[in-house]
Amino acid sequence: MGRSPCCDQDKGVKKGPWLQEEDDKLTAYINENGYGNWRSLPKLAGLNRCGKSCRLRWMNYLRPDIRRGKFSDEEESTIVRLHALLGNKWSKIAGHLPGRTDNEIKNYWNTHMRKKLLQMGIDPMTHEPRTNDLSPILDVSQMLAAAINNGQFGNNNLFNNNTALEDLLKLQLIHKMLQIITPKAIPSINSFNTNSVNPKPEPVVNSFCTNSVNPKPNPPAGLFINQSGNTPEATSVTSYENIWDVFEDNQLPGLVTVSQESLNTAKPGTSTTTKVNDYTGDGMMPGYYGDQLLKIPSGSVSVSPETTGLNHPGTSQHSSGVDVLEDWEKFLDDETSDSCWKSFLE
DNA sequence: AACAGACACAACCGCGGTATA
DNA sequence: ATATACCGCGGTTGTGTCTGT
Repeated sequence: MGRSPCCDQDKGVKKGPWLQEEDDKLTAYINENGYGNWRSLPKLAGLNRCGKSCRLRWMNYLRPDIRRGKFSDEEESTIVRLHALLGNKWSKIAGHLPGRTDNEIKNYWNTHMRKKLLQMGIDPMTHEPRTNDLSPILDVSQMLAAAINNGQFGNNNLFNNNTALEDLLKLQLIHKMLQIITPKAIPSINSFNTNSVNPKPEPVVNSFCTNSVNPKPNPPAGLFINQSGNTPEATSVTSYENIWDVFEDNQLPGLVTVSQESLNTAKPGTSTTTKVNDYTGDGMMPGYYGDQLLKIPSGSVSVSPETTGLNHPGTSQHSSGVDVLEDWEKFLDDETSDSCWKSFLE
């Protein structure tokens, strides 16, 4: 089906800003005849414009009930409230603001209110406080992943004062620190382990790796750990062995760590923290919902850097937060004289 | 005064949904 | 059932104006 744009058929129709004369013609015609068929209207009104353009001009500018001028505080708060509720449904929002057009509200939002909310530390899309603007950290994180993937460590160009193994370990440490600082944004990187005995071909920092063999598009770091709070999908499994069967055939999109405190993800009464893989890449992962082990949306859990407890093929142990901090201090002490790492850390 | 960049807003474009022949 | 026409929406672009250098 589909249809060609209405204006393509009307060759030579005028575009761009409307002249007063055109406005007058359109207004006069509509006042006398009303509007119904926009396609035939321009011809009848003596305008060299396409019907769509006439409609837009009338609806957004010439209509007599249009209220122009600055938005009041009350209007602003209405827009914010409705936007939080409806999203970018400008026409629906406009429906609650008599005299205001969807286009006007959209423009006002994009030029004024978006900025205002950002300045207030509020995310204009989610309407939630932007407590964790992590883009700089994510940049570093992605840089680390790229460096590793491209082999830009060791004797290569990025950190050329050290051996490959030394640099790899240092990169791993930096990433762990980032993970501790910003657990929700930085996925675990067990696969950095150089001595992994992992039987699965676990990809490197898969959620943001740049040249992964994973055929699925890689989401940006932290993206699959959203806060959707969806209810768990009822794909029931009975044991951890079954979980890995469920996910077996899928590529690893990334690694998440589920803390015991997380919503319904740790078996009640257990004291261990469970580490699982989000094998499917659809944001689902194994976890407890009540007493039942289910395939649940990763968005309903928080992520913790601590990883002790359950061992499973596909997961591996790495050091605790305390160990990382100790290593970090040592690293800082050691590296203060290393100009390459020093400048990187800065 | 001249220029560049930022900003605000009007207008356009393309698409999806619906009505109609 | 299908093709076409139209309307309305949301995203994007173009252009005039303002502001700083």
